[in-house]
Amino acid sequence: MPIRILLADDHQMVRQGLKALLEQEGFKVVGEAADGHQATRLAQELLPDVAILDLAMPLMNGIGAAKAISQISPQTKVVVLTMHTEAQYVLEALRAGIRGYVLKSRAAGELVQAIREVSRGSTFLSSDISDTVVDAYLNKVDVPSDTLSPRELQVLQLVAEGKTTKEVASLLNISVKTAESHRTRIMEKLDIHETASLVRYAIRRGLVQP
Amino acid sequence: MPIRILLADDHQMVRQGLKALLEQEGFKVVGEAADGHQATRLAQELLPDVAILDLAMPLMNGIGAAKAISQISPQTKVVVLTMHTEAQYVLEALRAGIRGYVLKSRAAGELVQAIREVSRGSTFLSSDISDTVVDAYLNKVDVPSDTLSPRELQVLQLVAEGKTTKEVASLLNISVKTAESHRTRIMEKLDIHETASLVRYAIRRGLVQP
DNA sequence: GGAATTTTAAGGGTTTTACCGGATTGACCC
DNA sequence: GGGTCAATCCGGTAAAACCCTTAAAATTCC
Repeated sequence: MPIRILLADDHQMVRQGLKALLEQEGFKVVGEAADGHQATRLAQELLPDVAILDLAMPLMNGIGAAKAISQISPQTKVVVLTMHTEAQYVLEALRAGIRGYVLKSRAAGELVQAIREVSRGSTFLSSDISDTVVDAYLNKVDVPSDTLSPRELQVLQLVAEGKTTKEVASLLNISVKTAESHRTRIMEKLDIHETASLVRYAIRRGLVQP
Repeated sequence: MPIRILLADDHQMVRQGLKALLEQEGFKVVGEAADGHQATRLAQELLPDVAILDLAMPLMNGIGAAKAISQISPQTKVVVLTMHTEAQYVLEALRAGIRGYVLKSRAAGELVQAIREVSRGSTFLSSDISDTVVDAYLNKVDVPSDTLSPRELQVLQLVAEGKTTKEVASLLNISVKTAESHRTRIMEKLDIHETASLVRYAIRRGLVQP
């Protein structure tokens, strides 16, 4: 029985390409998602063996999706697929329970290898990445752990993407006032007082792309 | 004889995926490049029928590469493949002599269609993109990448730093209404409609640090 | 089981943005 | 000397952002 895969990346064309490559290798891509929400929903529905998540996705990023998926489908192993090599991203991803971290700049073979490793219970990190992790561990690089709650991170991402409070509310199925509350608390916690600074913060945290 | 293609994208994995898709369609990918320089060199050497260029590449971006390739291999038709829908990218690309503009967020079929169109001398733009172009043409918004005036750049920077319009006005010794006018004009030129996107743009342009 | 935190929600207020107009001045170009 | 454009200024309106306070569920934590 082939390994069943959920593929999430916000660019359909990239997804199609990866799908073609993975199916050549005998994997079965059972679902595709363009954002973190969709990925989470599909993971719940399909219970795939492996979920491949891009980090930079709209609505909910890969980290958020990884956390959600680990909750609702614990048997699904998550592999992050990204362009980012920075320690901050890697460590955050590891804390979110991912089992593999693969760079888009590498050959597709690395992704294939990662899928095989994680689906038999092991882990896989692109080589530069393992260095980063060891380094961070040795130097006890304490990643600025976000005092922001998951929900707050979610709201922050949407705000930084340029969504209005009203849009945030409807995307998260909460009232406008609640969305406002989150926004207010975020600003309070971060001691930030304008959208612009909020956006820059979100970019530094890797929640959105510049 | 199959259409000969040069494929440039800084992520090897994405290239491999696209290559697989294109070869399924009967195209021949004769070369791959990870940056604009390499793409230019390979275009000179291989004289491909079509060059597919990502916009965001290190060393030399897609626009630079498109210009260079048009010079050294005029018979090569250039197709830009990117995630950016903003008017300024599109118009800059068109001025650089590209024949196709395809969004990564679309189905691979659009790329295939684009390749077919440009290689028989026509052009291809993803549908949203054609709207942008028509719009720009109708409004004579002749927007080169940096058509922001010095003053506008100044205002943009301050806004991206988190200054309110009132603060911008007092810092520049102009009236609030004037500062507002500048802001409005900037958004118009860039086809941007929220502060958040403005901030991200300013960061991409290097006007402010994240 | 109780405390703490998170998430949800609301009322009522001020300030700022976004978008719609229009108008004047000066510089530069052909 | 007329055209174009940058920079300045102004008025109005509707929407959104921002600020403060309060508070009930739901959670997670100890």
